[in-house]
Amino acid sequence: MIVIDAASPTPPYEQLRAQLARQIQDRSLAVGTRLPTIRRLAADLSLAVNTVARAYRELEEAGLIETRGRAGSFVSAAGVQALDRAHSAARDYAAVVTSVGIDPAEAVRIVEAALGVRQR
Amino acid sequence: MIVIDAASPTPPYEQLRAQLARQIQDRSLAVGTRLPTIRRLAADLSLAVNTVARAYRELEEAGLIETRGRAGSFVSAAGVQALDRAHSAARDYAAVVTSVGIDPAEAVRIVEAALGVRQR
DNA sequence: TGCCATGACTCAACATGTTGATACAAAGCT
DNA sequence: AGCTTTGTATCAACATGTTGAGTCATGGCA
Repeated sequence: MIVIDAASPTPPYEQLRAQLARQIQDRSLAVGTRLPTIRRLAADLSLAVNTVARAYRELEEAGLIETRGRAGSFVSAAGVQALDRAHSAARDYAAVVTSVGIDPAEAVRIVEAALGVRQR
Repeated sequence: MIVIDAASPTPPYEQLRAQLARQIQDRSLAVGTRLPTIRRLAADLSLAVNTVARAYRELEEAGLIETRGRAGSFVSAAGVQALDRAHSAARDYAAVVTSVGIDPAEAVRIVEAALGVRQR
């Protein structure tokens, strides 16, 4: 079940991406499952095709899904196990920074720096 | 030495904040050091007062500096040791996610979720 | 080969974030 | 008390990000 809150400050495409990523991570969407087409999902959620397409594109860049052209988009095997370990490591990191009293926003920026991600 | 790249996609206030945070973290700016006034720094860097003020405000929220009204802004003792441990933990996390091949942008979002930070 | 359902692309309207000029409030100093 | 220097708040102009409608390119299939 996916719900988009139009009143939320986080944009719809990101809400959708996050919810799909979560369902993949907790196996609600098993590896190999075919996702709905972007038009179908857009219609169901009353979103623009573009919005759903962007969520799918980002999931593909992250290695969570594969798009096989005409055949549709599928949950990829590669990313799922990696996600588990990343979540576990993230919990460890969160525990450290909260225990030393670092501001969460700053903690995120520190990780961005460590990963070499261009800051927001 | 602080340089602001006006052509960079990361906004000036964030560039400034990041560079000050780094100088505090590597002790170029020792605990107790008085920072330049926002007007002085704004003039030196050819920025608006507001831009420097925002960088200082965020550093204060993060616990890295203290502003003592009329007397100016100073590097705070509290945050610095915490920063060290956070940086160390962030390097650990970065090592894990890169070793399992997670996309850096996704790795950042996973940490945001673990920290309960509202996504971008 | 023609069909047609799939995701990718383009572009204008709109929403949000950022900056810079200006005015304000607080507080130490003489 | 008055002056001066500090950071703070307000607000309009501008830049960037997001959305939605429409069009295009691709490729499997009868």
